[in-house]
Amino acid sequence: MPSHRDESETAFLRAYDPSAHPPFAVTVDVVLLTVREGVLSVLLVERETHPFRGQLALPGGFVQADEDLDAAAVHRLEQETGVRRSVAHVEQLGAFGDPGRDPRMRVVSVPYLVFAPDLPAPTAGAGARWVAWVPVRAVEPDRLAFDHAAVLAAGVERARAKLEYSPVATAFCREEFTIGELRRVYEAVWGVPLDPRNFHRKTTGADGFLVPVGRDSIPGPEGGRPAALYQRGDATLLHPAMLRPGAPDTGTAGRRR
Amino acid sequence: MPSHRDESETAFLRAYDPSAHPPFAVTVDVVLLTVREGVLSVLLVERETHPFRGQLALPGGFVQADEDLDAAAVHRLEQETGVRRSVAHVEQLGAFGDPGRDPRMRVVSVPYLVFAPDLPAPTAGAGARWVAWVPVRAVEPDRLAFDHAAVLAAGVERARAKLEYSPVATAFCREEFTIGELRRVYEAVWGVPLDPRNFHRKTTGADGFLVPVGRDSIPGPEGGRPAALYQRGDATLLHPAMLRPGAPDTGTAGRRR
DNA sequence: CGAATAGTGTCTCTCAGACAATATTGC
DNA sequence: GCAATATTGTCTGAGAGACACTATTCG
Repeated sequence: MPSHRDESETAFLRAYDPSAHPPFAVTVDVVLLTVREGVLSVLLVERETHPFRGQLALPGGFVQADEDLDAAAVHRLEQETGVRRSVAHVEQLGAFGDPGRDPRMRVVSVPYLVFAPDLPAPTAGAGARWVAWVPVRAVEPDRLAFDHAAVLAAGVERARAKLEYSPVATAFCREEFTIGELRRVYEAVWGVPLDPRNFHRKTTGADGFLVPVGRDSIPGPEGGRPAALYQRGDATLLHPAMLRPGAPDTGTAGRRR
Repeated sequence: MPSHRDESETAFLRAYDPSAHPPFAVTVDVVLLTVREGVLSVLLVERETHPFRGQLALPGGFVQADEDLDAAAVHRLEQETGVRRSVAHVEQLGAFGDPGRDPRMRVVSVPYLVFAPDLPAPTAGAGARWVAWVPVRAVEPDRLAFDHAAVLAAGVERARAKLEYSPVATAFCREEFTIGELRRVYEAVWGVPLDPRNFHRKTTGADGFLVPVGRDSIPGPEGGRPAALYQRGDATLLHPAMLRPGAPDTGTAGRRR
């Protein structure tokens, strides 16, 4: 904010009455998504106070008077879910402010979408209230508090779209991961099976998406050839993009024998 | 919001004190974009009150206590710019809420991005203050009030991305338009020249993007063959997408003689 | 006719999806 | 060997960009 205060402005500000505008409260909510056991899941908390006491809700809370929105979201994330911002992807999801979405008063919620790897102890909330990972497909929209069903739906839709043209899918993986693990992220978020061979070719071919570590993973309990390990590259946009199959498929791509 | 009020909740709400949370004000701002004479332009107003009196700003205003955010944005759009929502595309752009972005008090702004055709009299603002179309490239970021430079930048970037995968570019055109007019929209928003022949093939080939009217336009002042008229189709997603050229072009697509 | 715009067609290269085939590992 | 996963390669068709060519209008 540059320096363009003059005397009349100073006087104006001194006389300014904040109650001249309708009072709002502002909250941040966190849509924390992860992939556990091949299933896209969201972290939900049980509300311990009214309104919606006892119901499931997204973690979140009121923004303090001098608190930046992004900082407030990261704060809630770290305090209530135990996820460190450094391992996660965080982005603002929009603003939800229907009158009546909170029975207490007029509240505008600014939800944040977070992607995190499946961490060992993400349930270590400071709020001492019950938290749990719930598969997104198992969430009953009518049982969520406030308008959190709509917020969650917006977050999941955004996640599905983002995986197409940005490399954020790696945020669901640990620092080093295999192509197979990355593929299971895409399959879980999109809810469709993908051809491992084409997926391998596309991800390793996309500019700056993945950087080979040079080592191999140890095979899982079912055996199989060890896979090469990768880290995320420095690309911010995926080129070529990873297009979702099935969606708006016009016609006869490829052959079908 | 279903019926899960019980007695203790009713009591809780009756005793609730709204001043328990930091007081915020909420505004909606309108990033109204159009293409005039081949140039992407934004509608700006001159502020007639403090703060930032006399400086350029996006049109907007405080949200009333019982006003829906979307409705508030459409209201400001129609009142301050004279654009009817029916001819425009309106979408929420996010939330901007840095402490200090408004010197009066803590204000969270929810900007809305609007695409409208180049209307004959869009300057008929009810607020009686001076409004003008300014080419986006000619906007001096430091001269805008509040954080409106960042809001405008976010809006323009969103517009550029949306033209790729959604058919919203037609919102910049009148009800009936030619492929050439649509192409000039893409060229203005993206800031790059496009091959008219490839553009024609791609737009008419994209599923549900355009519906031919069956009539031809009258040629412009420079003559030329009359062009077929089209209306927007019912597609919500563009398939195949209209990819921006130049951006992350890896390598040698096509040949170069 | 020349300038300007509209529209069609052709060519080549990239990329997507369908699979075949091979490589490694655990059991 | 067999099951399971990883990786490479091959084929076909869709689609992008470069650009030749034709069509139609105005002056």
